Amino acid sequence: MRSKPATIKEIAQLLKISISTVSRALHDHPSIGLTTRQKVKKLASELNYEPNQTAIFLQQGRTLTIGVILPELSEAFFSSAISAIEDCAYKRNYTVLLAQSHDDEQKEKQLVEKMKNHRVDGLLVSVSKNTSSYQHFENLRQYDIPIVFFDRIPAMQNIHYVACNMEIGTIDAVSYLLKKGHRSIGMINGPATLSASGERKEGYIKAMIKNRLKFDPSLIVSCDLTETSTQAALDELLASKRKPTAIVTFNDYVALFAIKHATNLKLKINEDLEFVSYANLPLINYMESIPAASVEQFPYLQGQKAADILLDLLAQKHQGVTEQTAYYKIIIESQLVENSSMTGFKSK
Amino acid sequence: MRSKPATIKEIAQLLKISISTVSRALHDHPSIGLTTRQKVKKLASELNYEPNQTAIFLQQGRTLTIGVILPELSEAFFSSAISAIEDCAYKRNYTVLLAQSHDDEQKEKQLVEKMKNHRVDGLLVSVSKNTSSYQHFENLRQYDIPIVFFDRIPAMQNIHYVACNMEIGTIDAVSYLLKKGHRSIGMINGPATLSASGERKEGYIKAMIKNRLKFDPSLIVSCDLTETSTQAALDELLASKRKPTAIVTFNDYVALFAIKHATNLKLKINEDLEFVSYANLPLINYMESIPAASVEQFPYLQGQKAADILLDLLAQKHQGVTEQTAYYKIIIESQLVENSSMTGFKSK
DNA sequence: TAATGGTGCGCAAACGTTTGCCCGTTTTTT
DNA sequence: AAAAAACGGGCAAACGTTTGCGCACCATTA
Repeated sequence: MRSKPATIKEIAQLLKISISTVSRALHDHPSIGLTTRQKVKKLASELNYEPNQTAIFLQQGRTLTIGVILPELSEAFFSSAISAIEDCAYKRNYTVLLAQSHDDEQKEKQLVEKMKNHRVDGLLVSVSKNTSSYQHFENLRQYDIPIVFFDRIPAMQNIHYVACNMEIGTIDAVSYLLKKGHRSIGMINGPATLSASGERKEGYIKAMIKNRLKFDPSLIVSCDLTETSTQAALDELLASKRKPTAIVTFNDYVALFAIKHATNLKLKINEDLEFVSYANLPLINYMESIPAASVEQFPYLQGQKAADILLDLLAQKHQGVTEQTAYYKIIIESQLVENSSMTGFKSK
Repeated sequence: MRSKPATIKEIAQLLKISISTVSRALHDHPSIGLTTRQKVKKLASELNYEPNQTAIFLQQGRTLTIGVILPELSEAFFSSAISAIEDCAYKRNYTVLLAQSHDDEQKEKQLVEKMKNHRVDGLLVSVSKNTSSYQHFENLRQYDIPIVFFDRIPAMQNIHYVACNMEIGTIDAVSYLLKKGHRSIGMINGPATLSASGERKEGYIKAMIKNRLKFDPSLIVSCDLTETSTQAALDELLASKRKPTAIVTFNDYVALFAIKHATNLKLKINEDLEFVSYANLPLINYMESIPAASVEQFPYLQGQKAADILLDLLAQKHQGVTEQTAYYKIIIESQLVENSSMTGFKSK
C-alpha cells in the first residue's frame, strides 16, 4: 500500500486532459467548464490528492513558513511567547519553524543561515544574550526577508520590534508600595548590561520624583540573578542605614531567592518585608509566600503582536507593496498586577 | 540591493560552463577538474551563493524537517520536551516544524494534514487529551511518514513510542514514606480516565504488598486536578479513620494546591503532613514548602529519546531499508528524587 | 455572411536542483 | 602504434506546481 501521494499529473493522465486544466479546475478557475471541474475534483478526492507544498513553494518563491529563533524554549517566558506565535501563524495559515540559540552567538548565526536556506518568508527573533555583532541579521535585508524582534532587541537601526517597557510598571510598583505606607523601598536590580535594568532604575527614580521623595542610591543594589548574588544583595539592603521595608526585585526568580533568604532570616513576608516583582513565572499563582504584586510583561501578548506584525509585513509584500520605510516599534506597557487577583489576568 | 539570491544557473552562465558542472563542483564530485572546481567555488562564495533548499527538497523528496505536534507549548513539561527535540534535530541537521493542538481533536487532525502537505519527513506527536479516533495517524502509514509518539500515547497497534512508567516511581515514593516511618499514606490521584492514574494506583498497591502491609482503598481518593477538587480530596483524606501522615499527589499542581490548603488548616508541611509528588514543574526548586520528594518524569529525556528514534528511523529509510517490522517501545522508568538535592538532577 | 466575442482547454516555460548517461580529449597500457 | 582506460565535462530529464499565452470551437452580433 506504500503508495506515493497522487499528483496533478496522474489525475491529468487518467482523465486524459492537460495538467494545467487539472490545476485550474482544482482552483475553481472560471475558464474551466463545470463538468470537467467536477470530474477533476471527484477523482482528486478519490485519489486522496493533496498538493505537494514543496513544489508550490519552489514555484511561488514563498513557503508560508516563518522562522522563530529564541534563546531557550524551556523558559516560561519564551514558551508562552512561542505558544502565541504558533497560534497566530496557524490562524493565518502559516507554519512555524523553530530553533533555539541557547544564548550562543555562533549558533544564532548558523540558525539564521539555516532559516534563510529553508526559505522562510520571515523571521521572529529574540536575540541571544551575548550576541555582540548583528551582521547576520543585517545580511537578511538584501534578501528581503523581514525580521521582527521581540523582547530582546538588538541595538540596530531600522528594525521592527515589539518590546515591553518596564518603566511605567516600575513607577506603578514603587507608587503602590509608597501608597501602602512604605517609606524606604529597596530595589534588587539586574546587571547594568541589560537594558531592562536601566528601565527599572529609571522607573524607580521617576516614581520617587513624582511622589516628591528624595532618591537614595544606596537603596538600589545589583545582582547577577543567581541565588547567592541575590542573597548578598538582600543582606546589603538589610544592613543599610535606611533598612527598607519593601523591595522591588528584578524578576520572579530573584524575588523567590530573596523571599527564601528573608524567610530564613525569620522575616515575615508581606509583614516585615514586602515584595514586588516582575512576572516571568506563571506559577507564582501556586505559591504561598509570593510578592504582593507583580509587573506583568505579557509574553503571550508580545509573541502575538510580533507575529501579527510579521504576518502583516508578509501580506503587504505579497500584495506587491515594494518598499516600506516605516518601522514598527511597538512598546507594550508593563502593568502592575496585585497578586491576589492575578488569576484573572493570565496573559492568555 | 534587493538582489534575489544567486543560483547555480547564474554561476554557470558567468563561467560559461554547464549547470551540472557547477552542481558537481560544489559537491566535490571527483569528475570535475581542480581548476574549474576552484573557479566555481570562488565565484559561488563571491556571489554569496546558498543552495535553495526548497528546490532540493522537491528534487530529493525529503525536507530534512520533522513535525512536532503537542497539546500545549506553554506547559512546562512540553516546553522542556520540545527543547530537547529541537536540540536533537539540530545536531542531526534537521529542522523542527512546530504546532500545538490545544487538546483539540479537530485541530490535531488538521495539523497532521498540514504537516503531510509540508512534506515533513517524520512526525513526533504527543496526543491530544480528547482524541478518540486515530484515523488521521493511521493515514500517514501509506505515505511512509514515520511517527513516534511520546508521553501521551494513543491506543494503536504497531506504533513507535516513548513513555514514562509511573509504577516504579510510585513504588519508590511510597516505600520512601514508609521508610520514614509513616504508616498511613494517602494518595490524591487523578481521574480514572488517565492511564497515568492507573499506573500510580498500581504502584501504590504494589508498594504496600512489597512491604507486607495491607492496602486500604479509602486512602486513595481521586480529583480532577483543579484546586477545589484537590481541597475536597484532602479534606476527605484528613477526615478518614486512618488519617494519613503523608500523601502522594498526582502531580505538582495538585501538590501545591494541597500544600496551600493544608497550610491554611494550620498543618505543618513535612512535619504534620509530608508530601511526595510527580515532577511536572521545574520551579519547585524555588519554593519554600515543597514536597519532600518527587517522581521525576524526565521530559527532556523523553523528548530526546523520541527525537533520536525518529531520526534513526529516517536515516534507515534514507539508506534504503525498506520495511521494518519492529517497533520501538521505550519505557523510561520514573525515578524518585529527594527534593533537597534536586538541583543536581535537573533533567537537562 | 462575415466579423466579433466568449468559452473551454492545451502548450510550454519557469522555479533551482541533482544525477544518469553520453562524448570528446588526453593519458596510459600492451 | 593501436587499443583501452581515465579524465573532464555537457545534455536533458525529473521533482510537482502555476500561469501567460494561444487556439479551436460555437454562439452571438451587425
